[in-house]
Amino acid sequence: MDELDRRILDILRRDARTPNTEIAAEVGTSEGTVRNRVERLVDEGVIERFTIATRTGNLKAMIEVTVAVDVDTNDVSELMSEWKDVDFVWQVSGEEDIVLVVDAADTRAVNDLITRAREHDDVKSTKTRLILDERLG
Amino acid sequence: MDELDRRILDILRRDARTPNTEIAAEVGTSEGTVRNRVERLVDEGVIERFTIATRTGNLKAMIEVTVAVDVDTNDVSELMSEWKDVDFVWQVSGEEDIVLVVDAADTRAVNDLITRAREHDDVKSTKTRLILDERLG
DNA sequence: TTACCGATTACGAATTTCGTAACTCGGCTT
DNA sequence: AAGCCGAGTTACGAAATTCGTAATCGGTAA
Repeated sequence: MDELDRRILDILRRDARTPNTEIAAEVGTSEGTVRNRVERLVDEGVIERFTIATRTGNLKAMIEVTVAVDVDTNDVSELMSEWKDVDFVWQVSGEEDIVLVVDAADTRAVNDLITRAREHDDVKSTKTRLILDERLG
Repeated sequence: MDELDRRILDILRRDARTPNTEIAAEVGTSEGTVRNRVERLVDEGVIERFTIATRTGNLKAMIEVTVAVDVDTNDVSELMSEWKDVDFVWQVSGEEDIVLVVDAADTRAVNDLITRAREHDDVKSTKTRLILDERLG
């Protein structure tokens, strides 16, 4: 995992369809090298998979969740990641413990998720932020 | 957004490098049709981007940014989205105005980003949270 | 120096993507 | 009904990309 790997990953994260030839030109190496390295990164599991980010709903939001101190946040995260419309579940440092990133059809669907989180016994509080605009890096 | 679109999306979610020809064979249509539909889905914004899911020793973090009231957050977001290691820039409701989601090599790279944000004239304050664990929904 | 090994490069072949024109098939008009 | 339109689909040659593989390079140990 050197600087070249990181530059390749950076390009692929922005657009995973970028041809090896174009990546090679951008980072100053050959197509074969890019190909070898990407293959190695996949083998090593650094690249988990090539995928697409979709926006099927109209509304994205972050739901920040605080859980009781004696609770295993892994279990709660696991559970919440199964909920509909949930894109990511992050365990974070800071005031709150878990952040849900959700992509829902409307405010009602977001509210359902908040309600469901609040109804969970281990959840102490939630704080929701609507994502008003998203820009890709 | 019909059943064919959804099947194509499912395949791409699983492996975004699947050739159109292979998708076409799997869903029982032609390469051109898959190409047209994927292009349309991208245009419509249903497919936000082609990307990679990485499972690295990398450090992910949220950097929450508050900007001065008289500042156009669009401009600031635009600028920050160009910074290296920045995955998303969200304009959000709530106490802070902008959230950067970053995926950097180490704490130093994260710190560089925080520093850069704080050095920006329009930025009033920042609050950083490390993402300790990420789960896909 | 020499041998060796992994990484890189080079290059022709196979595959995929791309541009575009023809075709199909409802729905609509006359 | 006949004719027409338009979106979606299909067909196909050309361009671009990926792939397989062999040669080359660069560093290192003996």
